[in-house]
Amino acid sequence: MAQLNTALDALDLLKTSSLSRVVLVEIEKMILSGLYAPGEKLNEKNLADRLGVSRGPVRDAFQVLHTRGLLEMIPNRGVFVQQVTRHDAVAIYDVRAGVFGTACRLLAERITSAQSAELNLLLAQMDGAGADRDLEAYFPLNIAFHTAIVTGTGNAILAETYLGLVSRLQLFRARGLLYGGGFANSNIEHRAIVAALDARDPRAAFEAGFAHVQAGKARILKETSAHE
Amino acid sequence: MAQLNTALDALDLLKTSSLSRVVLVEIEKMILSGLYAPGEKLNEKNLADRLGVSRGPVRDAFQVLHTRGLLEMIPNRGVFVQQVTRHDAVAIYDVRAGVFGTACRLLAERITSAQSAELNLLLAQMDGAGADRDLEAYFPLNIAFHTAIVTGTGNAILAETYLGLVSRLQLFRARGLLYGGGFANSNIEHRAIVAALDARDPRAAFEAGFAHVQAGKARILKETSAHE
DNA sequence: GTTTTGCAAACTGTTGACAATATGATCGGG
DNA sequence: CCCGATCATATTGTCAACAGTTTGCAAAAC
Repeated sequence: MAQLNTALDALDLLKTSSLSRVVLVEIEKMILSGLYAPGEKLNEKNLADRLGVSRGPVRDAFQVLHTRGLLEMIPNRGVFVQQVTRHDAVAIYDVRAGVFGTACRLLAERITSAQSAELNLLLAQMDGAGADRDLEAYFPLNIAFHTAIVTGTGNAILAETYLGLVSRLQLFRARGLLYGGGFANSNIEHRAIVAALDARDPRAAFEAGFAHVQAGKARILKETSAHE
Repeated sequence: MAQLNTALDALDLLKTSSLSRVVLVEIEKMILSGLYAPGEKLNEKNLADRLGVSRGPVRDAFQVLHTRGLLEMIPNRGVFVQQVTRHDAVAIYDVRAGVFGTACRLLAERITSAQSAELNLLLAQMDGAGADRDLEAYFPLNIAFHTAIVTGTGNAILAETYLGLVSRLQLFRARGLLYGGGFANSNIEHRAIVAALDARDPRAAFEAGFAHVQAGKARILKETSAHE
């Protein structure tokens, strides 16, 4: 059974594969992991050699990542990791707040008991991590919580839009800061979201989700204010 | 001075040009104009010859348009104009409602009297077109109204996100339907939006904007229900 | 010593060619 | 007469080479 699954996975992977797709994923990881810093130049031939492919697939990946807002392309000059200024980050956060709030609103109209249980479990786990001041444990749970809400709506385009915004914000955070403060407040806001979802109150859910992201924005801006 | 501007414009145009960009815009126009129907296959070499370029720039454009959701790419099979099902359209409308509502909310916090005047002018013009039952005049005004709100926020990423969703919806409408009914109601909703904006009431503005797009969704779905 | 001009190396944009895969028709078998 | 296998054709995926532009250095002029 496990073998069947891996075989199917491999088949599926090959289907959507084509060298270009593999290269795309690889370069995306490099950027989001911070291996290439914002503003840094990406050399086509370098990357191609490094990945053991020709320049073609690399250029394909560049086009996609440029469209997703992760790369800047300057004609005849090359591609650079997108610089996300403080001003840009505010703009992205505002859109993200609206999209996430919308996800909460839509989910409130159709949430199942299983989904509610999953979210409440994540809440408890985050409380635990918060009590231990265990940031390493908190972050993945936090991401899982937001992802569960966004994908829980069953709206693939909503999820795609949201995750795209999040990855763009990664480039802002990637400038070497820790942003740990105030994640106790963060989970309080999470509880407000789940409360509105469980109450099946779309408007309250939107407000809670919107406010949560806006509060996150404020926390990040406050922490980074000293750095620039 | 005018000469300086045109010179700068030309320079700017050349800067963002590169054959790939020209090809991209051209193919995008072909798709959105309905020259290629949803589901139709786009042949690389055909398009390349037709545009007088090699396959490279065409492939670049394909990658971008695929990322924007206008094309479907199947490995070793080729690219096709994205089919937007009824179900997809609902999903896109829901996201669009949230993004547009967010635009209204953000604009309500910072609207200028000049912006308000512009919107009220558009309202009056749309009333005129509505009274004459002049659909040809109404549509561009309607688009201008929404665009003015979205760009009026000063948030480029919000505008980009919104316009991307609208272009994807174009593929749903492109299936040869007229969707004229109920644009009297539409302008009533527009007035509600402007009222909330003028009152600088973010929450009311969101609700008005969100409700307007949802009402638009309902109108389209009703009109297309007979066709499938 | 500073600035400008010219040159060389490197890189990007584009093209054409080769390899791998899918499509469609023809032929053979049931 | 219908169905399946085989082969030719067409199309996509990948690569390597060419042309045009930019960049950095060095030499010359001021």
